[in-house]
Amino acid sequence: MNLGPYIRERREELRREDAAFSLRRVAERVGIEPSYLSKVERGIGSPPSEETLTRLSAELDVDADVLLALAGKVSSDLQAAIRRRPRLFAEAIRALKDLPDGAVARVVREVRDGEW
Amino acid sequence: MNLGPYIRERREELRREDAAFSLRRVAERVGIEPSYLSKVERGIGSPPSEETLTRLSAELDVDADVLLALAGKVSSDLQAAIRRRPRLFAEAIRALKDLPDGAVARVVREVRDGEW
DNA sequence: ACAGATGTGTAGTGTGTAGTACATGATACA
DNA sequence: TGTATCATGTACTACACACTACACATCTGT
Repeated sequence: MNLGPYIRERREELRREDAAFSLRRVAERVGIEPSYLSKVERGIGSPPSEETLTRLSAELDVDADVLLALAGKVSSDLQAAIRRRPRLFAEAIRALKDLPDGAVARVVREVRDGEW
Repeated sequence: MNLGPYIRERREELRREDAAFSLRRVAERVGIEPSYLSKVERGIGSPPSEETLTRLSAELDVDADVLLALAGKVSSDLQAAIRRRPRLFAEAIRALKDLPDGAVARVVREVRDGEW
């Protein structure tokens, strides 16, 4: 799924139940120009900045990390965590990256409620 | 440690044993202008791109992820791994980010030779 | 019917990135 | 004492990013 269609579909879904989710009104609440949101939804030009995407994700009630990923970005707090201990986190991510979803989820659970 | 001094110190260390590690010669092998490397080593202007930093790390025999981190960047292959499964990896990294080094290292080892 | 709202087209803006080009001044060394 | 190599200063550039401004045509609700 691409960023533009994903946003458009989500917005139109919300709009079916609430007219406040027109492109113009959403753009206004997010703090960008309607013409810009229109282009974003059609995938024209460069995707919004992290800040704008984060506000948009809150407005549309979708996961910010997913929206950022669709825009080809990674949340700056995750980047900061990696930069803080680059060797360690690079190793960890490369170790996890080819595991199936279930295995990664299990690691997360074990870390969370295990004794580390 | 900042990027510039880190590079400079490493290069001068190598240079004590091999005159081929002058700023000019290194710049030439890496494929950038000497004046630019000079500025990088003094922390002036924007840090090099990921590609340039990677070549520099190979030339100076230092960890590329560390060099990128000092430049405020994260390797694009790590970013791609996160973007591929954003919810999962965001969760994993946020779960690991406050653990002490030893605990993270242990997770890596367990993942690596455990049955996942 | 028409006032207001809606989505889109075109053009332009400021800022950052990742450098190059070339001149200048310092050092080494033979 | 040159001359070859060294580091640095100044100026400039091409391009991408993340938008804004505003006019325009279309649609909707009463």
